[in-house]
Amino acid sequence: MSQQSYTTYNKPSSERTTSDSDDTTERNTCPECNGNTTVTGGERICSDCGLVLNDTQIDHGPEWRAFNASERSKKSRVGAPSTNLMHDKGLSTNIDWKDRDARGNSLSQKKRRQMKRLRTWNERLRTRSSKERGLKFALGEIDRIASALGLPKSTRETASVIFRQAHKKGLAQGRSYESLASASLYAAARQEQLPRSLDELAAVSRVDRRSLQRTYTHVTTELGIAVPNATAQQYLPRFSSELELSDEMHQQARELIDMYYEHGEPSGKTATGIAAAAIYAAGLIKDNRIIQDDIGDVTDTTPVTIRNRYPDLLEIHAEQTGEEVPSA
DNA sequence: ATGGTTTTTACTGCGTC
DNA sequence: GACGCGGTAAAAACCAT
Repeated sequence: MSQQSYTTYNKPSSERTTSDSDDTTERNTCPECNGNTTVTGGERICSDCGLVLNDTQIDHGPEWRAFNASERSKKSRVGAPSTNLMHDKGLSTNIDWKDRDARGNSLSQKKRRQMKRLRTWNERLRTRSSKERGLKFALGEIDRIASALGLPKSTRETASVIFRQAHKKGLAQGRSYESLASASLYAAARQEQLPRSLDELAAVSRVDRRSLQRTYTHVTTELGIAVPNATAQQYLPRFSSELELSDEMHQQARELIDMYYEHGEPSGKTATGIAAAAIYAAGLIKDNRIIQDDIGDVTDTTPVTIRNRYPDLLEIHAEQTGEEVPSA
């Protein structure tokens, strides 16, 4: 269980100290409003305006994690970071075998000879680096989906690493690169504590939820990378930001979630649902209601789920603080 | 496949503005 | 009347066995 995400915030931010040993909480100022920003669960958010500054933390450290010893040795390097997002500088190209131009007309003798030469070379390049071909497509796909989901570059790097490993192990067999790429990104996002739900992935990927999950489990078991389940804590910063919650609300929701998890690992309850309910419950506590429908929209859950979950949160809250919260 | 758990869908009535 | 919400039944989805 990850201990990192359990930092509790019961003091105003001005009293919090920043120490180097605490890597989950560091401070900076927000470019928008000059307020304090905190990094929680991997996302930097401004406590004043709620702005999420995903990309500020890129390159502060190694942009990927080592999954095992060999990976660790590979990641050490000298010089500028090489990007895993590029592979062949765009050399892999397809040249059709038909001697036709784009309009379907036949080509002249000269052009034909030219094309033949091109094909030959292209084919040599291609077959020599057949692996790279799939890579190009997959990396492009990772990039596309990642930006659609607002995931930072570091996550794409991680996803690329995962994909490369999976690819090397031959896990692409019987699976589309599409799903392999999506699954890699899904794993990377979770690993970096910036989880996106399977639904969110499936919405922008061309892969349906089911095969996405199947590929994901396949990849992670084969690669032996155990990615812990996403927790509500990890979803919360993003949801708070999208709902433009005040810092007070955000902290309250976080406390509720922390308490909830301390009470015991919830079995089967979805992390997004818990986060959604925590936001709603925080609204009740702080007398600042957020309507269930709105929460449901951004959290990808339903008001019903929120309704089912939030009484638990309030109950635990009452237990811990002795404060009863008016339900309505 | 099966059964238990959770979420979703769809519909209800109630209070409030 | 529209809205937010609680409640519920039934269906769907999920997961472990």
